[in-house]
Amino acid sequence: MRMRTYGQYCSVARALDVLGDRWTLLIVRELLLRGPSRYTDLRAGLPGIATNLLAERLRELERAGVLARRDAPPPVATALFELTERGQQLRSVLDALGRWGVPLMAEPAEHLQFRSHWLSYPVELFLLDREAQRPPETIELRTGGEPVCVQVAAGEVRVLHHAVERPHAVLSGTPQQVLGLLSGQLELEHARAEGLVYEGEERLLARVLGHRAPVSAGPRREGEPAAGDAVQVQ
Amino acid sequence: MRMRTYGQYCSVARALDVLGDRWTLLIVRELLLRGPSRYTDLRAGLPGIATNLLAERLRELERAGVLARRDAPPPVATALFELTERGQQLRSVLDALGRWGVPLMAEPAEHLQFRSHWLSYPVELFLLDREAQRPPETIELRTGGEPVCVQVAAGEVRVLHHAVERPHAVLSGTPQQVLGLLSGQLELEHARAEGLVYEGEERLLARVLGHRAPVSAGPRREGEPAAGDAVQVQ
DNA sequence: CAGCATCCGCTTTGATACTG
DNA sequence: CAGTATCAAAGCGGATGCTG
Repeated sequence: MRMRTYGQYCSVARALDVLGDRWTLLIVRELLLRGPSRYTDLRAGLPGIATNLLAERLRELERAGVLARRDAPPPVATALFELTERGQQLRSVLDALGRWGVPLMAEPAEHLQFRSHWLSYPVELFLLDREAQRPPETIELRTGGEPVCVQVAAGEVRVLHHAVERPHAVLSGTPQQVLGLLSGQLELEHARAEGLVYEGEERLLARVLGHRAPVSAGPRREGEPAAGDAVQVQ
Repeated sequence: MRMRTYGQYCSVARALDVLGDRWTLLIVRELLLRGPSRYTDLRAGLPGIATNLLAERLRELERAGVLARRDAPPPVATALFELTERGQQLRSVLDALGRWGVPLMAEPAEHLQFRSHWLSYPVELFLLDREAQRPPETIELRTGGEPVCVQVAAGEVRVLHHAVERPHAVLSGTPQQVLGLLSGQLELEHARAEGLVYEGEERLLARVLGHRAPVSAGPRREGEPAAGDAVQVQ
């Protein structure tokens, strides 16, 4: 049970010594998106992982100070896994990876697993509230599994992992259609022709669809290419 | 030779399908730090990699559009590997990983390999030119292997992977001492007591040592802890 | 020498079955 | 629910050999 290391005195290599094993960063993704979670909920959000691997990774991440095991309050009394402060700081890593991966989402997705809470990534990265003075509004996203809800309020966009009473709009379609629309790669007219259904005021969609940042690039740096590059999908 | 995938329709998972194999992100690190490189130079910057793995990873990254193979101009006429635009966009991922890994650099480093060009990460992440109106100046860093040179000019800090004629100052010590000083975790007085040698005006050091950002955290986000947290080193 | 390919023993992963 | 245990298959690390 020795820990495998690259053996390099470099901060990237040291970070990968902790995070580079298979499944590890996806476990962090789950904890970032869902907050403190039970073992079984983690498994549900990580289709394909072997249970022994999940257990081992959780042990390693606990040892590394990335997450902590906590006993849930009395009524449930089951163990919860949650990120430590150090673990929360991995958000910037996951954000960067998630941005870089968006162009890959244009590939065919038929044989891929999907969980609707994964939509939090594109949504919170690409949507913004362009009319902060308006009252709060919500859009329900239906992509096949559990619905999630985009909450727009006071300049902030958040994703709730459950339905709300009376959403102001409902967006239904395949994950690819919903993601294409929300990331700005697909126009509403075009998406509708493909079968996506949007029920609600178009104004509300315009409120959040800011075309805030180019989909294919990370944070801007001098010397890097401008927006609008061809999206390469291998 | 099938490609292994997580099988998840999530942009983080898709990114890791391309980047998640062992050594892959370190190869990208080398290409980001050194620019177009020969196979042999990549090997030298990746101590510990098996040569067949390097060849295989290069092939995979080429297929994924992250890097390209190019023939060097006539005099040398050897193959060069260089990042594509898509590959350059991984800088934000590597930056985030490198920042997150900095606290891990406080661990004992005796048995770790070191290459001085790896210092580019901490240096370009943590130093800044606080006196942009002053003429350009250079600091040579000597950590045992090849020296590298910090160039401060017109508000920018760059690292050159070779010596320069007459540096304005020279900083010599173990990688840990030099990194500790430059990242703001170690004060000059204290570092000197440990054996670090700085020859040059202290003013020049103050020009770049901005304590620009807290070492242990990534880009600030609301709800995240403030600077100055205890640095946890497992 | 640069740039790989092949072979082999070991480790990690994946799938499934089982347990308190 | 929250994991262990078991075992086959794939991946990795190290050594060595081949080719222009």
